[in-house]
Amino acid sequence: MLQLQVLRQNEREVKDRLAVKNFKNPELVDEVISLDDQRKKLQLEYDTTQQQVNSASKEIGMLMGKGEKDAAEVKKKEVAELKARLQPINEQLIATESKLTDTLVQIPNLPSPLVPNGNSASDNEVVKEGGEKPGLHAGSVPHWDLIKQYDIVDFETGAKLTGSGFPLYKGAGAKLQRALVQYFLDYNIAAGYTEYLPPFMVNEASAYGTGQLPDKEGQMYHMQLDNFYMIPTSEVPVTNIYRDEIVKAEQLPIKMTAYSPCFRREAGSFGKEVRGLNRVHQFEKVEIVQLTHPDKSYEALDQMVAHVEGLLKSLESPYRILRLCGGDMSFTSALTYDFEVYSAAQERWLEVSSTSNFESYQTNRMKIRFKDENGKTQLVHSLNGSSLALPRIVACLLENNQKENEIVLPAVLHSYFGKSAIQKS
RNA sequence: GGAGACCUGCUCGAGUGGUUGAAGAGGCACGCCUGGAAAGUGUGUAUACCCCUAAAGGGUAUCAAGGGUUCGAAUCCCUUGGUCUCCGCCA
Repeated sequence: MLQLQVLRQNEREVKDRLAVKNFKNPELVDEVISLDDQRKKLQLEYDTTQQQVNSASKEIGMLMGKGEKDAAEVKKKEVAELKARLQPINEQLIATESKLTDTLVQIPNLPSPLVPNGNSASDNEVVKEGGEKPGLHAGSVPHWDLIKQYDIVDFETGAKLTGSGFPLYKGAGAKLQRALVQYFLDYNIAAGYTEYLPPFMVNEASAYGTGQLPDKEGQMYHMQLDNFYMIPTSEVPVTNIYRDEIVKAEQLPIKMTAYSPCFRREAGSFGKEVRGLNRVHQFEKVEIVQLTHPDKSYEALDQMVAHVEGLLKSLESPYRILRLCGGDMSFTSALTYDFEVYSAAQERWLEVSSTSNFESYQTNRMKIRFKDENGKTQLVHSLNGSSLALPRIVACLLENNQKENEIVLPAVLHSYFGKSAIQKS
């Protein structure tokens, strides 16, 4: 959530920038400010009354010590009256505070000045395009046919085991998953990221910390018996590692990477767009996360973008980098770059990574702070990106590299996969 | 799953109802001492919110989390979470 202080001091600017995100309820900003005023008033009233209670209680203690029971009784009555007054104030204070946070979390992060105006995906700005679109041979087919021809992903049996959208990888298909995960992790570790293997379920506090709760509850699988959520991305457990902590300035930037399966309900998706591996309920992903000094986060974002780009280049895939427009960005992001690879047989671009700077929006909720040069406690900035999500990369690798009787893998994967190509079994 | 012990500040650790935000030790920071360092020595060392603010100052809350008893709770009671030990079960 946004920092109250920022919101109060730059009300006009906040509203202007929210407009870039097509935010429909700018009046929430005014609401937050008036709730905060109310909160302060109540807080002062509560504190001063509580102070009277505290000092009277101390006096009672001293009177009792001196054996002046009657005087103590008089004080006790006084305290009882004060406490009777305190109760409704306290109730109002709690109510106001919770209404304040409820309102504040409904206001999205402010877009950075680099974010272009726009309403939908078509308004995103292509900032870079690289690699070459392959020329496919005559009998080329989309990946959902290839996986059957080569018998490497079995959706039908996955559906039998769980439901639609839960692919069962088999043989070379399973091994390719493992090879890619291993390669991506090694690539990230070489760039200074520390590897983590996090829990695949998280509690409510963690889901709230990265912003999946309260607004995106329906997107996560929920284990009701234990009140755990299956993670939609390892960003959730990994960013939460430092929740409620104050780190030392010299620890920054903290660079973390993690592999995890990701679970997404994807309620409401259907149709050709989501065929095959284009959209599934469970998929493998390697994520990178950084916690940085607030002055360094955009520098870090550029590094992360270059890092992911290098990965796509090494996979010899045609790709492009988009800067998302205000209307297409996520609620919590200040600036997002999406990476898409070209799927030659489908003749469309598929998103394989989304790399964002959240500034202090997430860390304000999670209270991840550091001590700056002057000894002041400040929020760090958080960033994350996929490097990479597997299914769509796999779709592209299969489609773009298909030959008459085999699928040739990029050189960088040969040692991880153990062979240079996938053959029909 | 059953039985029990426990959860205090950066760390260790005292504290079983009354000026305890919390003794003591260690660590860390700064100063003194030193040619320099070690040793020694002095001082400081939480977070959030609020009032007042130029600064200083003051208040409230926080001893796993939440609730309760009490004029008063780190201390008593309840719930939840976590750690450890023993038993059971198990990849």
